[in-house]
Amino acid sequence: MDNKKIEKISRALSDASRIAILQQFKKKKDCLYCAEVNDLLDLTQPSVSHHLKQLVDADLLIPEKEGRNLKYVLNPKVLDEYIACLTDLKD
Amino acid sequence: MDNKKIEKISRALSDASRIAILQQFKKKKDCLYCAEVNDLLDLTQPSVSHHLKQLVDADLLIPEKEGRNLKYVLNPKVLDEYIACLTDLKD
DNA sequence: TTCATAAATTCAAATATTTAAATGTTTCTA
DNA sequence: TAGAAACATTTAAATATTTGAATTTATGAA
Repeated sequence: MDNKKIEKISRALSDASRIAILQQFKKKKDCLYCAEVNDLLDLTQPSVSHHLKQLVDADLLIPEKEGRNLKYVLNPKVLDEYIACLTDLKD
Repeated sequence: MDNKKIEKISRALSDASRIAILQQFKKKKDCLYCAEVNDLLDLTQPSVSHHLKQLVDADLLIPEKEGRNLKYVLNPKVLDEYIACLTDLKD
């Protein structure tokens, strides 16, 4: 994982709303629908869409179309790679 | 570690210069002087000072005064706590 | 086909971040 | 004590991010 990628993931994680979104996955087991995020957090729909996009762009979430709905699943692989880079920083 | 702290650390890590600074610790073994950062990276002195401040504010670096110089050491404890939070996100 | 719903995009305003120049503070040394 | 060196702070400009309102696109249902 190169520095650009580390930077992008870190930035994706550097916002209270996005951290809250990721934490919802623990409660909802694996996947989350766009509309659910809307209900669970006090954010407008465009704002949710914007935050989800950043998480997807950082590859932390994988979007899956389900007809009219959009389901997101967590990408543990990228999270693991990111964690490995951070671990590596500690000598 | 609360969400505010996760946000702060993530933000500290979301900049190319600051990632580069942290990576210098691997080469320099444990500690780094302010002036060294200045030489190693192509940044002005106020810019280095600003970036180091953010890393210190996030507790990723611990500053230690040595007379006229300022020595920074990596704080592996906070990094570990941060990593633990990220690991926890993966269910 | 038409309407309703889910989500993305566009746009503008508010706010935050990055950067360097100028200046200030602290501490070592002559 | 005076000057120099190391680092911090202030300020301003450029840029990026966040947010919501309005609009658009895409899909499912009647």
